[in-house]
Amino acid sequence: MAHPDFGPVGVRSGDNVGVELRQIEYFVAVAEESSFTRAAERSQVSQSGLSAAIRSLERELGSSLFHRTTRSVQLSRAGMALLPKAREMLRLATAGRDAVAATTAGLQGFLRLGAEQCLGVIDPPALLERFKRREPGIDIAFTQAGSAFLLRQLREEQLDIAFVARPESSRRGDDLHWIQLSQQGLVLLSAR
Amino acid sequence: MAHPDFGPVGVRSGDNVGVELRQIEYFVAVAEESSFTRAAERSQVSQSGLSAAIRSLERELGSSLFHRTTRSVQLSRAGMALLPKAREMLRLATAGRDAVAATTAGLQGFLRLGAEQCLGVIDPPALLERFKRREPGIDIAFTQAGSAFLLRQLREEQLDIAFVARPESSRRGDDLHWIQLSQQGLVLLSAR
DNA sequence: CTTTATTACGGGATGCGTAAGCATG
DNA sequence: CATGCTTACGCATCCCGTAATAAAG
Repeated sequence: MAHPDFGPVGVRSGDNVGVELRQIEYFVAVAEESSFTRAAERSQVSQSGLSAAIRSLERELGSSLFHRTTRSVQLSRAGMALLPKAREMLRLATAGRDAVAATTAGLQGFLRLGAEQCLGVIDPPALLERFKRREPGIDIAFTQAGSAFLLRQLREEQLDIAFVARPESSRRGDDLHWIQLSQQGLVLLSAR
Repeated sequence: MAHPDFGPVGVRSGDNVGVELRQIEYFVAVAEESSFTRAAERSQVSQSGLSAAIRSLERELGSSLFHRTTRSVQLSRAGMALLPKAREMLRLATAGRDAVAATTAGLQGFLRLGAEQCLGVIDPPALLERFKRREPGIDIAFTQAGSAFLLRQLREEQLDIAFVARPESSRRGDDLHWIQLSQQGLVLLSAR
């Protein structure tokens, strides 16, 4: 006889869980995008992985969170009930992370950072936000400019570090430290 | 040159996680018990498992949460900063679960339940609390009594279900449905 | 010497991605 | 048909428990 699973018999009270933050994040993504596909790419997982995660969350909570019509997705009443708590949990997670980061003495200092404008490899705003959260003790001065200008600033010690495109012509030896982050071709677009 | 890992360059913002609720629950347990040992038994995991979980949380957050002296454990400043957020997250987790449970029409009905007093296998208060949270539509009448009495009540349809100890002597065929939850020996203690 | 936290290690579970299935507009 | 959610399956990773190790009272 199949019967609902209320967990191990005699499990002690106080165990809230089974539900995990990753599932909550996926859930919020689907709720906000109204789409498993878009939520999956936002959350950097495959569609199937996200589907499985949502399904396991629904199993855990014992009720469907979305009404699926293979063509559109909308919150069920249970999902609507959960959404505000879910958002709050994610907010608290980052708040907790920030609170911890704030207490750690961490690195202290000042960093003058430059970046080329057209680099596809990095995403300066996101990177800065991440860095600032992780190392709140570091003050950053950020300059966006062309590679040539940034290189000159580096040599004059007006900058400490910079993301630049390095053409062949700059390969002569110099006293700068390089780390190659990516290698890719360029496409020249011109009027005919 | 080793350098701190700020994640993939250009990762999108909005990825809070890596930290999971299970770790948060363990963290709160250790903080409240001021002891890995007691926290482990409260959370139903081994000491080593809990130790590893806390360590991974600390790695994730990039700072120690406790000052350990192999003889006592106390919160670090980072831990004190995290604790209130952690408690709030757990509170929200159960609140979310309850909110979902409240929306589900769920089962509706009345259940007369009995339980033997001395069963080590189940923990009636915790079990009832769990069940009530999952199925708020079910009203329960709970009777605690000896197995013989409970069996008589079942046969007279004064009870719907009961947890009892089943001695050999009761193995004669009857119309009750049995599910064996555990099998274990008895120890008879007596005065010499 | 005892208690308590950490490390080592093996097994089981679970999350994830690829690919196929299927329903809906 | 085409789009988009689900299922099947294989693989990697991670979590956990047992047992041995280390440190502090």
